[in-house]
Amino acid sequence: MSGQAINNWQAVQDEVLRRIHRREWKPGEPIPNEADLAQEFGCARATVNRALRTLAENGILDRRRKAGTRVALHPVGKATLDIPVIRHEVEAKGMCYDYRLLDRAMARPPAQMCRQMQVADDSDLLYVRALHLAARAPYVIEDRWINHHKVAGALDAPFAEISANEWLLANAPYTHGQISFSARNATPEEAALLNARPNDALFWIERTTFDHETAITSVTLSYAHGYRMNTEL
Amino acid sequence: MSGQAINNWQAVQDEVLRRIHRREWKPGEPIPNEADLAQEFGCARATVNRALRTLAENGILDRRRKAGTRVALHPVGKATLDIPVIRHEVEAKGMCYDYRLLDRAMARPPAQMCRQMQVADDSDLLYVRALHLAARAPYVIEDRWINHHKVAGALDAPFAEISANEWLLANAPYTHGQISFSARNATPEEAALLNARPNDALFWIERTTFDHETAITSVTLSYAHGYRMNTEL
DNA sequence: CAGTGGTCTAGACCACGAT
DNA sequence: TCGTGGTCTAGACCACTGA
Repeated sequence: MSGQAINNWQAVQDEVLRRIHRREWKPGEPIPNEADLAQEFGCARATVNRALRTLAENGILDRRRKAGTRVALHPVGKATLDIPVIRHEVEAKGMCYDYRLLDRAMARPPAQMCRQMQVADDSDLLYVRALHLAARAPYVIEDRWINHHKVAGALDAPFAEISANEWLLANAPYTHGQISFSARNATPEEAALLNARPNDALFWIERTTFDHETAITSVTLSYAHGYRMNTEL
Repeated sequence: MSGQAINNWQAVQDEVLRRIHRREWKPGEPIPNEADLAQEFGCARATVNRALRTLAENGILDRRRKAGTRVALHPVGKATLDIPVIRHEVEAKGMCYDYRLLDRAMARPPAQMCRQMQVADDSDLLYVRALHLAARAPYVIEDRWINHHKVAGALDAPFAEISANEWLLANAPYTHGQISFSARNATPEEAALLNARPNDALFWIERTTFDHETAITSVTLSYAHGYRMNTEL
């Protein structure tokens, strides 16, 4: 009679989405419970669970024990951003990657950075500044503080040849992190490095990663004027 | 002897992460297969599968049939951004939300917009421009084209009272979308609306949502100078 | 209290893909 | 080819939470 059997979790998901889309199930309304749906679709409850749980993770459904499952009132869009190694990002675009170390020093970080990294404000940290290039053009400035007390080998790492960005990802596992995106006007120095005009709008990423409670590293990335970060929704 | 039993998927996940973290399993190296781990942990293979599958979705592991499971060489950070209704975003910060419709018209979109929305370039679309305010201060400019042929009721929607942002999320379900983030210098007009200086760097979001193959709406959001978009990693 | 989702189990079959 | 992960099933117990 009708189409294919609904006996795998993706088919269940598609059917649920279809009903939401056709307004058979409207935003805010409850949908049948897992057991009933399983019976209707002729599959196991675990299969329905997998489908509905995934939809809930994507913000399409609201699920609560005892209260049941409802269609989300405002389907919160979830955009998943991949934060790759910069070299891979460039190479994935088919461009030639290059890298130049600009600065490396032990220094006392500014007070705001100490707060962000939750380290004492009277100790030196390892500071690294570098320029990443794509197709011989400036791509992004990496400006980084590293808590070398927590990262074995950081003081000996060959940052002249491999970016801290890449070295740390392979050598300093983190448990969690915080990231923020914003826009900043280029300083004269940044403009010079990035082949931009002073005051050009730059896409700006700040990222701090932690190993349990202690910060490993904090980095700011200033992308060249015109950079766009894309993803699916 | 040792700690707690490892008989739920989160415990398995924690144990796996612990081993990766302690370098018992190093980046690029294979780890035991699901059956062996299940036996070692004393739980079902499905439990191990759930744990490892979740870690793979987070970019911590690489899994391939037959090849087995390996610790990811470069743990690709996955930042999940919530894209909420602007009103909710403002209210969640404890600020008073306000909204002002600036413009509403039928007009022919620019060629670039037609390409982006994949509509014929000789037809009018509904254009809406509005300002969102937080704590009485300008927050973001919403600049939107709506494919009213595909959104029932769009022409009659009360955009003077409810933002297109919010109305569409509740009334126009989408199947997928595309989003990009960048930085732009404020035009004089934007600067005036956002209480900024001309040329100030603005955080800029472009988003186009689709219903299957046809575009529903395309919006650009120009956030006030200093806006930061934050998330966990 | 009782209904719902959350999870675990033991077993099974299958699709993919490295060798 | 055949080992590995991907998935389904039927049943069970549990945790949370609304009424």
